[in-house]
Amino acid sequence: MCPVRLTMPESDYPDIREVHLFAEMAEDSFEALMRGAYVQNFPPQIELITEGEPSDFLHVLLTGSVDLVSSWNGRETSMATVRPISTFILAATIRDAPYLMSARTLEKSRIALIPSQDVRAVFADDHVFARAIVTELAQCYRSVIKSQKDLKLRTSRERLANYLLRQQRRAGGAAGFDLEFEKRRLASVLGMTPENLSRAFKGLGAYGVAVDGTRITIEDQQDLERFAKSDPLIDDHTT
Amino acid sequence: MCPVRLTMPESDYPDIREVHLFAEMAEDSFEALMRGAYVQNFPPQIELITEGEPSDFLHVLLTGSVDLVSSWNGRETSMATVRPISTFILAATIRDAPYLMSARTLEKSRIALIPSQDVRAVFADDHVFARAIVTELAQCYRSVIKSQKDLKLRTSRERLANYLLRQQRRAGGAAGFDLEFEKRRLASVLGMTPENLSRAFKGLGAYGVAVDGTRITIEDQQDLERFAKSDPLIDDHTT
DNA sequence: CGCTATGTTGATCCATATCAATAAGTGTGG
DNA sequence: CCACACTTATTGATATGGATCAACATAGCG
Repeated sequence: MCPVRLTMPESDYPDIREVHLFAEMAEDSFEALMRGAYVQNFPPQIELITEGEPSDFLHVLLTGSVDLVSSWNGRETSMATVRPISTFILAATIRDAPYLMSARTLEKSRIALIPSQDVRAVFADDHVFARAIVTELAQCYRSVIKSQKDLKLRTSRERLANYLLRQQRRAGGAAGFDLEFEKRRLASVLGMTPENLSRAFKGLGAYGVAVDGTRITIEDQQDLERFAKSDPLIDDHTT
Repeated sequence: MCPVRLTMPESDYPDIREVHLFAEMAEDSFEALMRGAYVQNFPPQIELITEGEPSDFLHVLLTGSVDLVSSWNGRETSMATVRPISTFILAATIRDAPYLMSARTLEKSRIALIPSQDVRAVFADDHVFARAIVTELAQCYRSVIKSQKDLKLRTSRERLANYLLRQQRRAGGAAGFDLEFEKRRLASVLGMTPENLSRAFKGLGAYGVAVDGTRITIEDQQDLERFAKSDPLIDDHTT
């Protein structure tokens, strides 16, 4: 039940260094961060953090995947999915404020926990790290704004079409590719019900989208693109 | 037509200093920022910045008000309203990336423009300023997340009820208060049509909300609160 | 004082949610 | 390896929130 807790083995250092946030910082500030850090292995479906609780650690997902969800009045929605290697809940850590989302492992996951106070201390000391944090936060902010535009300006079918095109790119650009997670959660991420997602998929059949389980094939790229009207100011999640 | 452009008069310094972002920084880095800055006066309904364009200046709204809107495929939505004294489009400035939203004056507005490169230069030089930027960005990020939760987890009537309670607080907490902007735009901010907003107001009549033009009176505070189910993790925009 | 933009109301349509039933996987223990 | 339970996906029927269209009222504003 209880996950194993151990101090960070040095073998993990290179992986963590790959994360933008830590890539450029001075070696000794990096090690200062690592000294206080832990690594834990979690089974699937474990609630790592709970909405509303105070934030003590910056989390770095090393392997596995984590779902960020929010709820209100008995309803729940998936806000984002974290994939390795990246950090999550940086903003709460920085502001020393309660989490706005809960985090739950989807698969068996390996996660590094860096005490928030260490992050803040090294931040004050290392310009390069400070700059990296600013860049990261600005990026996160812009990501949510894009997602908000997606929600407010598009119908669910349009959101799905654009999601498929984004996912296709990420998967390498071939006509056929796999959905990265189950439809149930995809529906929640896109802000709709599973039933509605099923129907949206069927509706996109008219534009050459074929679905077989988690396997998607885009039979007429142009037609789907004409329908989706992708916009870098909404769909490009790299800037 | 063309607004008057002048270098920043020193009389504006104290106002700008009031903004969190600039409040704590060293005097000489503050002045370094101000030296390159301009102040402009704009008439109402002027498009200050346009979605998709590169960002060259950090904007500080001194007086007036500014609407941030996004559009796609002929549709448009209001993302936020900026009120004095605060900055906007910080994230785009930091990332040196295109604006995700357009900005349009609502009233006659006085706006300071600080060259983005100066912001980045002073950032590298002044720890305190760097910390302030991080705090500000984290706050902006959390604000959008809250707004996203509001959108995904609540019906339009629930969003309106909670908006009214927030606005009531900001106005001082009395039962009667005024809407801060026209209903047309309020509808857009809340993610609905003007017609639907009208009906949502009528629907809230059952919970003791009386509307007369822009004047709102909450006749039964408890009843509305029971309906609204406000949640600090969505509705408290101070943390 | 009229003009134009904004707000309201009603009728209708459409997108999406909900409820219900079934089918198809997926994993578990015997 | 199969049988069982359990979750997920699909499909249909229906309800409802919200959008759209149209008419009218109203309020600012030149």
